[in-house]
Amino acid sequence: MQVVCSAAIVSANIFSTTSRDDPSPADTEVPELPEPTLKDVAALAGVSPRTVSNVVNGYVHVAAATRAKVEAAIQELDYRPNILARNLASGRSGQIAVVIPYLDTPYFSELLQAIIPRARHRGFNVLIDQTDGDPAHEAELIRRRPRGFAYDGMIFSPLGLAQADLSQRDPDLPLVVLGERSSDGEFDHVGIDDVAAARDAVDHLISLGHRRIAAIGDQPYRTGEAAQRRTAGYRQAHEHAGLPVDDSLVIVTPRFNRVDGAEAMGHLLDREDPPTAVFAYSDLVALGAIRTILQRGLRVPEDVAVIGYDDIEDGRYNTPTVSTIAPDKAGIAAAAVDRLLERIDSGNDLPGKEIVCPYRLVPRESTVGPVTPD
Amino acid sequence: MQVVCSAAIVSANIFSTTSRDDPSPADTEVPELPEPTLKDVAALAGVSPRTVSNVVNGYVHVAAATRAKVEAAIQELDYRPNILARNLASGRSGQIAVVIPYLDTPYFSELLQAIIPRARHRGFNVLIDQTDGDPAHEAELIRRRPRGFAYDGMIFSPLGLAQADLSQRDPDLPLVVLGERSSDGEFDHVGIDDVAAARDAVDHLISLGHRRIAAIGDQPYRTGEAAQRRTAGYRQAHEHAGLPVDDSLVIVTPRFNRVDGAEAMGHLLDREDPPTAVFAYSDLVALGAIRTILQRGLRVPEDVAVIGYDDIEDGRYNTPTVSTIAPDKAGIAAAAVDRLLERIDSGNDLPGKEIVCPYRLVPRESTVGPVTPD
DNA sequence: GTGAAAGCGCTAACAG
DNA sequence: CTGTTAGCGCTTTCAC
Repeated sequence: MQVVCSAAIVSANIFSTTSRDDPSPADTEVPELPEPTLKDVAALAGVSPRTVSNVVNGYVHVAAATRAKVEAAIQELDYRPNILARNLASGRSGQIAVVIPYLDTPYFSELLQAIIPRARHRGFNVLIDQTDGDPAHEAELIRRRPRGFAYDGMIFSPLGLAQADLSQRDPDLPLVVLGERSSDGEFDHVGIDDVAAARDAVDHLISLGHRRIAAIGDQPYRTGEAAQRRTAGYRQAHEHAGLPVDDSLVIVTPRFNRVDGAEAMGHLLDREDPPTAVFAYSDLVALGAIRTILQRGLRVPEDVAVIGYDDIEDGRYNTPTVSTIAPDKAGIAAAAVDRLLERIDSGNDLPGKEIVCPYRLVPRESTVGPVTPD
Repeated sequence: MQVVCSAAIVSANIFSTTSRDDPSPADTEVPELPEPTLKDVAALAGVSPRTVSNVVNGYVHVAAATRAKVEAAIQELDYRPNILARNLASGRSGQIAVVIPYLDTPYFSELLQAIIPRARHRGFNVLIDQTDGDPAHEAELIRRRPRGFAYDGMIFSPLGLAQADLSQRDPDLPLVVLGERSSDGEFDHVGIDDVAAARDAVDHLISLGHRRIAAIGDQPYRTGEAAQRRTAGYRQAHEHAGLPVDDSLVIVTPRFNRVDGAEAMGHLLDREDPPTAVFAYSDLVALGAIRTILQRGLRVPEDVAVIGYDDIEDGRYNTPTVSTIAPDKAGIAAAAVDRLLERIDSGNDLPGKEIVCPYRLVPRESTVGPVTPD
């Protein structure tokens, strides 16, 4: 419950802009010397522009003496190639777009943290585009390159779009889609085996003795494919253990965030026969659910055990720490970047490929309780 | 305490790459028609390239009839300008860099979420660079434009660099620095009044009756300017209330994260005379501190009250919710972007400007306790 | 208000 | 292995 700040306590500065005009003492109009060009370097080194280009781009077949001369000239002029010119000439921007629903959702920001260095190491810069899961925005992004943005390929994490909608894409856009493939497609997919992971999560709860296990996060509509795979795993675990599935324990939520988790948990606890354990489809949902459980004066995991999905940092520092399915984010990032660059290099002339990355089940306090240090 | 997954529970897929070769039935070698150019449009519309350019760029002085002809031609050819060519010709990339220490730190990701749409609305794309607070990396970024990256200006949130180090920058780089100015500089600053905000936070604790108030997050070395401003505010609040400052209650931490908060709080609670309230220099520090307090079986705020800084989403959903200083992130983002674009447009020929944005004190459960709904 | 033409600085055939 | 040369597709002075 948030207290809206009352006038007495609030201290709000007026948006003031104080311009201290730093009367720059050395206001000498510098001759504005132009940046040296490749041609300048060539002239100084006494070689052709072509050779300078070769040196700059690290071509192998350059005589050592020539290379030395050119490098000396580059040093002397403090030459740096003009990327804008290179881009035009080569027809490449050296940038890839990463399209995700939410930048501030920990799972995505953690994934980004892995993608960016990987791409950069390969000489590519990353453009980030946040869609808010808006289907129109997502569709627009893959249908044609939006005006004003330059990128050579895209890593795309769809939320508002179903897999089927992806067929409407610009066929010339090198594309790698995050998340498991749930229908046929002609591009690359990178993800973990959601069904197996969900099954493992629920198996874990069952192995702890739980028999009434709720699932929070189902999305039984066409864009809810990722959620549906988790639900499938939930059912498989029950089947495998010979337990019946109580469909009323499978809770639908519009999103995978804290609020949804908190509300859904509230409804579950209002029942006459609340579950003893919960499989949340994301760690944020799990955190929301845990908050509700604690607010009701119940304990986690003694009264209700909770397991999440994603292994975000928040879950590792929560009280209690949150058990979870931990996808190999670094592996996913590496696979996605590498495949996309491969695709770009090939002129986008590659068959669709399915890349399945590892995951781990990580039991923490929210299912097994506090661990006493040895 | 995290249980490292034991072999029995872990389910780790081998990194398998199953290539389903989608034998694309329609493997018809498309004639690979080249993208239409501005020249093509001009030819079709019967005008000069110049005129097409004028239309595309929304120039005012184009006869209505001409414009209509050109637009029809654009439609017909499905023409989109080649950004790479435009960039070279105009000497602009249409991109700005935003350099922050950590992408997954909620404060920065929330700020980014505000910066990106603002920049995009103005026709600029945002490149994100994460420095991990590495001084060498930060220095390199402002010293000269790194090879391979194209941007017209930079919004920079320094962490490893002191304000004084910023003078070493490339004077031709349009630069807006986030955070309050603490020494003289010749570029723009955008931030809130940290000293006043910190003072307000501590005033709030004092007004609740607290007399022994700890501060967690001081950084008494040259790059810790932001922390030092908070400490100054902490002292001012004490002075103002006629309270003595116990220097041993001002805790130094290397960073502003959960772990540091948790550890510092541990030390404070180990004392014979623990504080009854804590001013944490970030919400993450506050969250870490709260976790430690709860783990010791103490209550927040009854035994120890905690107030943070930044107003991140995690604090709004924590148990208890975290009182905080809420900077106007949207205002900061807007001011930074607008000023940077102004600077770019002016050819970087503008005096340094100090922009101070508003903030609010937001009391929540961690200081005033649960609020009973009416 | 519109046309003509000269680059922007680099890459990449094509020679040699 | 290196020089020559023609663009990449757009913007932008300069005239008319």
